Amino acid sequence: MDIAKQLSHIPLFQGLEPQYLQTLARMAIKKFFKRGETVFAEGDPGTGFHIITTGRVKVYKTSPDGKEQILHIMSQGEPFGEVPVFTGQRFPAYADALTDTSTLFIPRDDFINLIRTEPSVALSMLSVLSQRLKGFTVLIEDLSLREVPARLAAYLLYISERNQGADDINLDISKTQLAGILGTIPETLSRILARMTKEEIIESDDKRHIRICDRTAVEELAAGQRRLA
Amino acid sequence: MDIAKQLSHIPLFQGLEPQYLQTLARMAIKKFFKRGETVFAEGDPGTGFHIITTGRVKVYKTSPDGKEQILHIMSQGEPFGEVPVFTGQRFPAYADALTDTSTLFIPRDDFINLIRTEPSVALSMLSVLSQRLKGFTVLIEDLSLREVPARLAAYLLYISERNQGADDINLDISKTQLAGILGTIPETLSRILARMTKEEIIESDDKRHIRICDRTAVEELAAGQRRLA
DNA sequence: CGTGCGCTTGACTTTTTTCAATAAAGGTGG
DNA sequence: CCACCTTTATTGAAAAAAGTCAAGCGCACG
Repeated sequence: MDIAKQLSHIPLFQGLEPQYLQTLARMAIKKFFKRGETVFAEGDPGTGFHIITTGRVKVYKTSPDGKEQILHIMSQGEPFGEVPVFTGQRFPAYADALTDTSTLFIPRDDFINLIRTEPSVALSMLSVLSQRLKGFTVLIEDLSLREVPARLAAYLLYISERNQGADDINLDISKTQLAGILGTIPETLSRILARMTKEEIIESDDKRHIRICDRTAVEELAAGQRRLA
Repeated sequence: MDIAKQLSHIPLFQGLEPQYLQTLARMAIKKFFKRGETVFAEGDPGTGFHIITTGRVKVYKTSPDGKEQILHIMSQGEPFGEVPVFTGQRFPAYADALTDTSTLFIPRDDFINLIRTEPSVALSMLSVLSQRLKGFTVLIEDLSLREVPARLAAYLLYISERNQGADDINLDISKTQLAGILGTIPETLSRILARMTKEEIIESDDKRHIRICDRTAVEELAAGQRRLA
């Protein structure tokens, strides 16, 4: 069956026996969201979670005056919105589709029943949540203990690493959204990019492309051992 | 058996059948840490997690220049250090005993085996981790989107609520540690407490005691609808 | 071909931190 | 019980980091 096949490629369900994939496939509900559409809002009750089949979703918080802190950008194969499944409470953040997005929606009760019969699913989910906790500790550390240039530098290295250490970095998000990830605003990000460019640490010609020119300098910035003029 | 009885009072294991409590009791190892002692350091490999039987532990990150961001302060009955159990990676933060502390240490492999045979333990742990994720989203929101006075006000309300809405608040931590929780430094916290006192929103006479005088003002501060002069 | 959104830059303000000095509190050992 | 010493808290003045407001540019999209 089509859905079962899709599910079999999802890391969360790696190694799951075919019979359980079938069970999951029967409980999954296909959903579709247009670019910019809300998947869920903070405070909504959560009756299940989503797994992205195509597209991208940003999970974020906002302040009254409109500043945005992005918590995650989720891509194909990634689950999101699981927290209320296990707490029984409401969504702690917003989620919007960044592009046209298809998801499989797994209803809460069905999923919990699956866990009861198949503990390996529980272990996978525990791993996912633990990874996410680890990710949040890094974000908290960034926001609290490091300045924006260091956060940006660390982000560039992270993206570079994800691309086998390439110097050319393709942010596949707008700089406004990058600011939202780094916990700052577009103006500040723009200024810091300009300073890094002037010091020949990076080149930032094109809109969504940055090139690392002086990797050592970027690493020192990320480690807080160097500061911009 | 003594340990099984202790375990039966821990929220994580509520409703667990006696036979599994016995299993847990057999795998648990009693540990003791003196005030100020390190329980684990960031980067240490994690071979299991702790449950506090007596005492308190702070889990935190530090910056090269010594600033500290507290992630949690854990008390009796609370588990901590579980992330590496499920990610297989290293501890993402430090943990120090704030007071003399006894814990039960649950080895990773034993616990994972228990989960395989008893999924309700998995569901409890999923709930704990989800709660913690939710808590982190609040901290991230605070650090990124709110100023220190708003964070402090929200913290006071949170503690007050935890004490049945009492106006008298007993921080049972030092103000330096409170600053670490709020993501600031003692000087800044001290100044903000002084400003709030001058505006008669709180009284902050004693060392670890704060009294809410004008609850409405505190609520408005927390909501960002009011600012200090 | 315009309109709008994303991005940049400048000038200014606010918030927070840094550095330094002092005061008060708490625990320890004589 | 007191003196001492370390830790904790407070306050001032100055600096730095980041945010606000406003203006302008350019590219994309309708």
